[in-house]
Amino acid sequence: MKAYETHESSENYLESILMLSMDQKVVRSIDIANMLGFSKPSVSVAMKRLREEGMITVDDNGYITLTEEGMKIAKGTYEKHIVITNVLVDLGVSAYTAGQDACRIEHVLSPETFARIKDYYLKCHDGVSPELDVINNYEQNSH
Amino acid sequence: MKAYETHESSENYLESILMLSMDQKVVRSIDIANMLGFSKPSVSVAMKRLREEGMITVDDNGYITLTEEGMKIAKGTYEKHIVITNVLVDLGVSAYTAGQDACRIEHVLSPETFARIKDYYLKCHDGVSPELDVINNYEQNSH
DNA sequence: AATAAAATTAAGTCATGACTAACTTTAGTT
DNA sequence: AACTAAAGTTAGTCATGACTTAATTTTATT
Repeated sequence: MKAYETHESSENYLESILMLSMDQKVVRSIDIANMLGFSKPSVSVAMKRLREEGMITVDDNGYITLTEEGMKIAKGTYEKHIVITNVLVDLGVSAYTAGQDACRIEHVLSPETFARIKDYYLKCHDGVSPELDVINNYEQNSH
Repeated sequence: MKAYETHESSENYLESILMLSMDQKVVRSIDIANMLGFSKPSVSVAMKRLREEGMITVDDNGYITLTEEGMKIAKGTYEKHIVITNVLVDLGVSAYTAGQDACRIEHVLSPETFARIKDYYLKCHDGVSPELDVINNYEQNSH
């Protein structure tokens, strides 16, 4: 009964990097630490791992960029977050709780299950989702 | 972003005890070990903890009985399992995957979110669910 | 009494994932 | 050039959860 993907925290870090990069020109370790409320060393170590895994690149200024692979995971996680949150809100869950629960659920879903949940979500919204469009159309460095 | 309830494994053990007690006269540690594929010591230690937490009692024969509190949690977890599995199947997820995912999801839902999911499930089935009835009507020692 | 089955204890391993303390590096300021 | 502040890194620690093996003990069965 192991979680579907290992390193839940990596997904969260990547998701955070994506979110930050969507509303700032550059993303540094310290920004992530501030966002998540973690210490600098925690983030530093996490970034080192993500670098080694080829999920991000870090330039001489400490500016973090998602690689293609990292972006894929970040967008995937963020998409799950949005979809699950919205579905739960549609079911009558309060926005706050929906967001909290989505944070946990998003890491334990099989691709198949998420695909079906997404189908349901899109069906309920006539295939229209500005929120997902924002994610899908986003490209880094296009500020 | 901590899981909603600590000791996910405890919930699984309690759920297993309930399932076993529903189709056997008595439940022993070894039955649980066989069911879950864990070693005897793992189960032994887990049972010790559940005993200390007041979730189960163990008689001189090593027969395990859920306390009121333990039964509450076991039924709650099992109910979540059933509801989530069914909802996912309704969404088009294969039975196998639905069951697998339910195992993970059932441990991370807030009460509020589960309540809304259950509402949805019952609504979709006109309030009729033989599977939930079985759980709700079950009493230990009524074999 | 002998054997087999069940349970327990003790000790160890592993994975995740955070923390503090101390240090280095870099950049901006005076 | 020297200082300071901000950012990043290294190394070591801690906590939790949850499983394992090895060895022993207890219990049951014949």
